[in-house]
Order: sequence, then C-alpha cells, then structure tokens
Amino acid sequence: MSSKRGAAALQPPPAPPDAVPLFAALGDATRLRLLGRLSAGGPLSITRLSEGTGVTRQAITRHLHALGRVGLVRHARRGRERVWDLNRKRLEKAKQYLDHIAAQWDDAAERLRAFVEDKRGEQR
Amino acid sequence: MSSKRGAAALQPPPAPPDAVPLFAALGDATRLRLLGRLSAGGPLSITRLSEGTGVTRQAITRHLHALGRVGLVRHARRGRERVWDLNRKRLEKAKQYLDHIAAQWDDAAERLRAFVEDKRGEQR
DNA sequence: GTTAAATGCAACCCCCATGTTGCGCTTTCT
DNA sequence: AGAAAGCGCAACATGGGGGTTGCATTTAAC
Repeated sequence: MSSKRGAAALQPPPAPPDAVPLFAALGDATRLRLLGRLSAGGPLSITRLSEGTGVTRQAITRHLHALGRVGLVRHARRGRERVWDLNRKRLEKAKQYLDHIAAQWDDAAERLRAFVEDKRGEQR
Repeated sequence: MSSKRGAAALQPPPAPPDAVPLFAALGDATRLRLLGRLSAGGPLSITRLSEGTGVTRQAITRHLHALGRVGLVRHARRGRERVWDLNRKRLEKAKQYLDHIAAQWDDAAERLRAFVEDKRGEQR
C-alpha cells in the first residue's frame, strides 16, 4: 500500500551530524599538515607550527582554531607562547566515526544487491 | 650537527594528497546524505536524488559531480534519465585511506611520548 | 628597565563553492 | 503528433573560507 514508488521507504540514514564538520576540517591541506606535524612532534607553539607553511602566522592560528572547533586539537599556555597539541581522545572518536561510516557503506553495498535484485523483479 | 632546534628533523609526513579532496568532498551535509541514499537504495536518477533535499536539481547535479570528481560515485545513462551509483571500488580505497591515516595518528601518538620524554631531558 | 619574541584582535581583500533561474534538447508517454 | 518528464548548459548572485596587514599586549631575555 502507498508504495507509490517505494522511494519514500528508503530513509537516508541520518549519518552522525558531527561527521560533516569533522570531514570539513580535514578537507584542507594546511590543516592536514598541521595534524601531521603535531602527531609527529608533540605540543608546538603557533610560531613553530607556522614555520615552513608558506602562510602567515595568523592563517595558521585560524586553522588551529578550526581544528579546535571539532575537537581535534587543544591549546594551552606555556609562558608567552600558546602551544597546541592533538586531542587523542577526540582523535580516537574521529577514527571510530570513520570506521563506522565506512562500515555502513560496506553493509549497504552488501544489502544493495539483494534489494536491487528484488526490485528488478517487481518493477520490470 | 645542524640540529639548531631539532624541528627540521620532524618531517611532516606528507599524507596522501588524495586525502584532502576526499575529505573535502565528504565535508558537506548534502553530499553525505546523497551517499547515504545511494548506499541505501542502489542507482538513482538525479530527480529522484533531489527529492526531499530542499535544494534544486541543479544543485544536486553539482554535488554529484563533486562526489564523482573524487571517484566516490559514477553515472550512467538509462533512457532519458541519468542514474548515479556508488563506486564501491573507490569507496573501499577511501575506507583504507581513512584507516591508514587514523593508524598513523595512533602510531604517532604512541611514539610521541617517548620522544617528548627524551627531548625534555635534553632541553630542560 | 629595555628590547625582542610570541600572540591576540580587527579591518580588509578575494576567490570560489553553493544555489538559483531561464531556456533548449532529448526521450517517454498517450 | 503533442505533452510532459528528465537533463544539460549558461549566466548570475552571494556568503563564507582563507589569507594579509597593522597595531596593541603580554612575557621572556639581557
């Protein structure tokens, strides 16, 4: 009944809303490099993190805040400098998200076949 | 020698360049939902995919192309409509990327401690 | 006490991603 | 054949991300 087209029944799994800003934060070369440096070399000051990036310190500051907004990095005062570091807790969660989503895709891909096979019989 | 600060020795692992556009493509709510619908309901036409998104068909078309650029989806002609579907091959690769990167972070986090412990002895 | 280093803040560019509208073309449907 | 569905293309608007410069402020160094 109702299944006018059956499309309405395909509820798009509302994927964790946090995933969007997370991916967005990771979708920038400079930010990925910052994460790389941080993961390779512990807490670093802004100036230190800016070296060799080709962009201004201010720009780096912004990127750090962007990463901070999604909880991937945290900051702390150390004397006159502000040091940033990875937030491993969040990083772990992020990793789980990625795994989860990837798994979803896999599962769906599996079910997809049977589902399509079915429909094909009905519609055609 | 040279280790003026030791910072130069911390080579930022040049992370797979493909990761950036991939994350960027995933960093959008509409696109994530599109992937969700596709993974849940096989190949779908543009019009079908546009339903219930709140945006124009053209907008959806663009998003699909964006996803296509990073290889996550593919398209094909079916009569007068153009149907899109997930590219499971690429999806698998993407998943591996995510795992790989997450692993890198983990490893680095591990090594980080020892490294920092070390440095602390030298510098302080 | 001065000087220099490391930041924070704010005002400004500039480009591009996202979204829209209008129109024309092809393929179905009746 | 004629109407309608489904798209593709192109022109246009605009909001926000990414980057910069200039200046004030705090803190380490001499």
